Amino acid sequence: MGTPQGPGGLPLARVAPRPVLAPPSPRVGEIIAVAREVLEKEGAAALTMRRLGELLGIRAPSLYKHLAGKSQLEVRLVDAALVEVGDLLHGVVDRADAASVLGDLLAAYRAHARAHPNLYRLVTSGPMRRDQLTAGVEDWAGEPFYRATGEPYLAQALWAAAHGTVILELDGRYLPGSDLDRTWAALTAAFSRPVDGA
Amino acid sequence: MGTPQGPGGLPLARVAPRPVLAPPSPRVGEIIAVAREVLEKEGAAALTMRRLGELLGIRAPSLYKHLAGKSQLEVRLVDAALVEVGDLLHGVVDRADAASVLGDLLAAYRAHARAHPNLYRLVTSGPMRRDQLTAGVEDWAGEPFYRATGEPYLAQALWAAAHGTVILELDGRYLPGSDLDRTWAALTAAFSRPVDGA
DNA sequence: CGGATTGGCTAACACTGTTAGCCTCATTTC
DNA sequence: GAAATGAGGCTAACAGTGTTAGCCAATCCG
Repeated sequence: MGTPQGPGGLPLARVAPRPVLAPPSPRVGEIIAVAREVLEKEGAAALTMRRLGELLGIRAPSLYKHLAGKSQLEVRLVDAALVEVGDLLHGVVDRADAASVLGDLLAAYRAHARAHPNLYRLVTSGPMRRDQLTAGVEDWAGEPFYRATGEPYLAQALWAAAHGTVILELDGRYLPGSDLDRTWAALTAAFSRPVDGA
Repeated sequence: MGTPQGPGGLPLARVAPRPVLAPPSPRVGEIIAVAREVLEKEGAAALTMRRLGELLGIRAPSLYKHLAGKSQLEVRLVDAALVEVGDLLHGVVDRADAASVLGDLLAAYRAHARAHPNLYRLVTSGPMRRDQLTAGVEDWAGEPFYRATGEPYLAQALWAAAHGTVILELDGRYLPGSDLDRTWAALTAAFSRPVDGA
């Protein structure tokens, strides 16, 4: 009974297809893997071309034999991260029922961001170069919010609210001493009752 | 009238005092003013020490006779911006009544961020150096959300949701063709009915 | 008058992403 | 087998960043 879809009964079924990323060459795959490790373990400031070269045993300029530049490397990381988070959230929605789907989704979103804070920041901060992203990857990552709400703009608002709540948490922007579980509970409650205005 | 506070009737009265920023020396005030202009009109990437010096008629190293560094300059900008947005939002709440306060607050927050996107990003992105900020400035800027909701954690969730919704708008992260007025309407609606769970 | 302080300057350092040009080695092609 | 080609490394260098050190003129104050 994974995904019931009774009249008005969420969660909805999947619609967006899971995107397939263009498989990188072995060396490029290696570079991306190292880049992700550096980003996650050492932070965004450590993600430099020279640091990557160091870990790969080559000099920074040699990286340009494989990649057009640092921004392209970042796009690859974002691409993969969006597919991953989409997989995670779709799985959560698959396993949830109407009563708990919204809370489960928000909890999973928060947990994922806290487990990969630097990757999360890379994915969500700054303007997005859509043309460089693999097609459909944003739809894939965002659809779980639609499946959980049943209305596109409510889904967008929920995603945005979740993002705001978690990015402020990652950056330590709440007043010291705040019990963030209660903040998340308040957010969940706000979106948990039927909303007419759309 | 201005701020009724009947039992359960929002908006609440002000509590946090309006912070007073330490007045900078004339030259420092000039630097801050130029910095803000560069940031707002030319973007964060143009906010460099050399660019500031250029506009002030001096060389970059001379700026260090007045400021400890770029990050301190940024803190000054954030300080002033937080007081400003606090003034704005408190004024909105002052003028609103219980029925419309939430919508008015969110609309004002959104409008202000869109009018000063680069300043908004500076204020809200990255970790905050609380020790450098003027005391009480965060409380001042955040209190309108408490006045509009009457519950601290709901206020935090509302602020976080507003931030998420507007920062994604500024960075153009919504799917192309989205009617963001509807997204904001959905957000407003979600927070507009009484919430028990806290 | 004589220090002391203020506020400018140049030179330089360490770091960033990135380009140009060279060279070696493996592979493919005649 | 020889020759050409391309992949993938290298060093040197450039323009840009924040920042420090050290020098120097002017101004202020006792």
